[in-house]
Amino acid sequence: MSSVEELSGKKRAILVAAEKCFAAQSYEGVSIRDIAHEAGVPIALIGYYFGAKNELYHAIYEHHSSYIAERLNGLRHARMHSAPGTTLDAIVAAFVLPVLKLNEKAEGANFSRMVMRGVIDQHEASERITREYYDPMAREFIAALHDALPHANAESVYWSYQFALGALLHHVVDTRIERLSDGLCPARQADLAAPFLLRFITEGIKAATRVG
Amino acid sequence: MSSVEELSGKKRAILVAAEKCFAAQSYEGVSIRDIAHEAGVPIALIGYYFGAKNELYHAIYEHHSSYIAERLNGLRHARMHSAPGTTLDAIVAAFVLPVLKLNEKAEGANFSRMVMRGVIDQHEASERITREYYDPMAREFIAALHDALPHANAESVYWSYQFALGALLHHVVDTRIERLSDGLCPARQADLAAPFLLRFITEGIKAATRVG
DNA sequence: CAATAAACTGAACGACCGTACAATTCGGCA
DNA sequence: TGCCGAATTGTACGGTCGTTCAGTTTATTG
Repeated sequence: MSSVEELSGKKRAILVAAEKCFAAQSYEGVSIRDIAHEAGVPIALIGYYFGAKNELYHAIYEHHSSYIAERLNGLRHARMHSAPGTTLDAIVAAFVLPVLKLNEKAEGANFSRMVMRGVIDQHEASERITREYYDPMAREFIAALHDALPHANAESVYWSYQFALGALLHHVVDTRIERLSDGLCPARQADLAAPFLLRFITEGIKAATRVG
Repeated sequence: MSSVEELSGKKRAILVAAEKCFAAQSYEGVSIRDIAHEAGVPIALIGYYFGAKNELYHAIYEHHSSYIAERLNGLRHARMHSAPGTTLDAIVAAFVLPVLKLNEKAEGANFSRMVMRGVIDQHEASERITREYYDPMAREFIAALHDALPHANAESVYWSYQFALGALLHHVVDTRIERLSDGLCPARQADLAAPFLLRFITEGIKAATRVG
């Protein structure tokens, strides 16, 4: 018997293939047959392991839920155990760096794309997933910002969070910059973009929370 | 006869309905029948006016192309005719404000969602549209940033552009902030979010271009 | 070895998809 | 009024979709 973590070969192949397909195209644009072909398994095996299509989709999020929890813990750690005066930097780093690191692996980049789709799509299904998995992290990050910036009014903190998330998510998802910069800015190398993104977000937040 | 701009009632209804549908769900997730139902016209009328499904999709971009051209002109104007020392602010304003203004109307918000999908989807079709309509604007904006920040190295300018676009696009597309802030931050009121977003992006760019 | 459960598979079902087309209605002009 | 092209529509075609299920193979245990 394999646990939830150690999936049998074919079951894992299906999950990875589904991730790849759902990252490249929309939920409706991907067919069970596409996934089966990508995974090299017969069509019916997908239903056998995961049930309906939307259950397979949900299973991908479940497969990454431990990573999400880790990220939340890192955020809490940064919030409490950072040297005074560097709390904001620590919070932003805890928010940004795990995502960049995950994005270096193809599997992580695929998942980021799926998350982005979840934000855009106005299904009940997509919204429910986003609410379930990401609202808690959003609230935690916003609360941390509030603490780190006690002089800022609430409105500016909420906006700052949204802008920061946008910069991060878009960076992870949009690879056009590699083309636009003629290869100068490789989209998938975390250590190259990280210092720029950290500075951008940190100073952006400081400036925005100075407005209100 | 009606010009391209003044569409007959039913043809315009189809275009608006298609925009709404393609904003809420993915290209493949929207059926011709959905659009026909939303527009209140028989199914076959869509093919009569617009041809194949992907031609209808393309027609929506064409319908907004004049707005895109206007935005590019505003960017050029800001680049050349701004008071010394305020060039960066003028550029960012020309990049951000037209989008926020368009987003106030439901039709504009729908279109923004479609643009976001185009960025994510890895179709040849989606990429071609993004390349055709938005790459020119991206290059112009990046060039403008280069001029306004002569001391910055090229790498940091490209990254800054990507982060700025991310903050803007995400703000326009993600309405979760309204829920997370318990209504304190209404997602669709340009004048409320604008000052925060302008400061966030401007200072973010300044900070990021100071890194390299 | 036999037997029983788990893993796996091919084929087929009904539903829905985009599209095409013949038939019909409409609006202006002779 | 009659006519003609544009506008409009109901219908049906071939194809793909997600899902099901009976049947086969494989692994495990007594």
